[in-house]
Amino acid sequence: MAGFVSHFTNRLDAKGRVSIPAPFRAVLARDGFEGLYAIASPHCGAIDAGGNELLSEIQGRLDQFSKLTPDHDALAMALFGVSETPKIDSDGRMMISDMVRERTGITDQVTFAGLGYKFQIWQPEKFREHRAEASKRALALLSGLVPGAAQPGEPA
Amino acid sequence: MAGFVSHFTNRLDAKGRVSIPAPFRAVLARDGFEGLYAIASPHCGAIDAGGNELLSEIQGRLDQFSKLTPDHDALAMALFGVSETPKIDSDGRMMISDMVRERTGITDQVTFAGLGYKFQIWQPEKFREHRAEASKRALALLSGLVPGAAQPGEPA
DNA sequence: TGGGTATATATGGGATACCATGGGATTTGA
DNA sequence: TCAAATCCCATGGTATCCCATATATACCCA
Repeated sequence: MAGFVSHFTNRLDAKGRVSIPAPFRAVLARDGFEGLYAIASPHCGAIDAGGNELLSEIQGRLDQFSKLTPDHDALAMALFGVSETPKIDSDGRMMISDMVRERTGITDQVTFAGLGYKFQIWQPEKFREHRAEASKRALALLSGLVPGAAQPGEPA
Repeated sequence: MAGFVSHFTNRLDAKGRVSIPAPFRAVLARDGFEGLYAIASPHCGAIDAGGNELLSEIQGRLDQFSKLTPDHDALAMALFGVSETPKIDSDGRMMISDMVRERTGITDQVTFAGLGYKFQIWQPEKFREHRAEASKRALALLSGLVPGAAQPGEPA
């Protein structure tokens, strides 16, 4: 399965609602998640969002530290402190919270970008900049030019 | 397993639809993929399209990086950001999106070119130019004139 | 062998369903 | 009690479904 693919830009209405792209809703439904899990990305000015697949990925990170340790608590607090679970209304829309607004700079438009197992929520202009940057970086990664980057295996 | 072979040129109708060549549809059906996976080719002004076989090749590159890391995010955005999953209607047609139009220069005709495990979507004129170039290169390779490409071997 | 018919494919177009979006009405919560 | 969130319905635009037709290919039978 392809998961979340492609990107879409939708308008924010006067009440702070925005339609989640229908293809993304279909992926969430298939994943069997009620609503949405959203967490501020640690790397960039975007919000990571998704269903069970994203949630279990994050949970897996936490599980690398045994519970009852300060490390575990600190990480849990850092992760879940910037998380929320927006509701999806009957028309497939979600509310953009103040936390999301602050992290992303979103005002009147929202870009949804598919990353396979999750998608990201961006302010459209920042998305364009970030994607241009990501493309350059991807080129380097795929050519195996970046040291410390796992095992490229075979170049394209 | 022949995969996608030969090439076909079909007309784009007023609604932006084009028939996927029947032989290609047969390959997709055998592959068991719902719809189609399409990604802008990094090398040339064409779109790579296919089913599970193409998708898993892309997925394989991503799997070299662990999720939730900046590298993975950047690569996912670069790859999936220029991807889409067009639907195939009951008559075997797909829509040509704006993204595909911009990348390829397609206006009223579409050339589908089989490349075995995937096929490409071209603007007919550009396809002819590209193929002429590819033929020269192939000839050189087969003649053993290019160092580093010793044994052609004849793949399926 | 030749003619005629059946099947498949590409393509066009009307009708329908879906989707993003706006706004009123009702509920919730502090 | 007021503001905010949720539900519900309306609408315009677009994609999808479904049927019709033309053309080419395969098939059959005399």
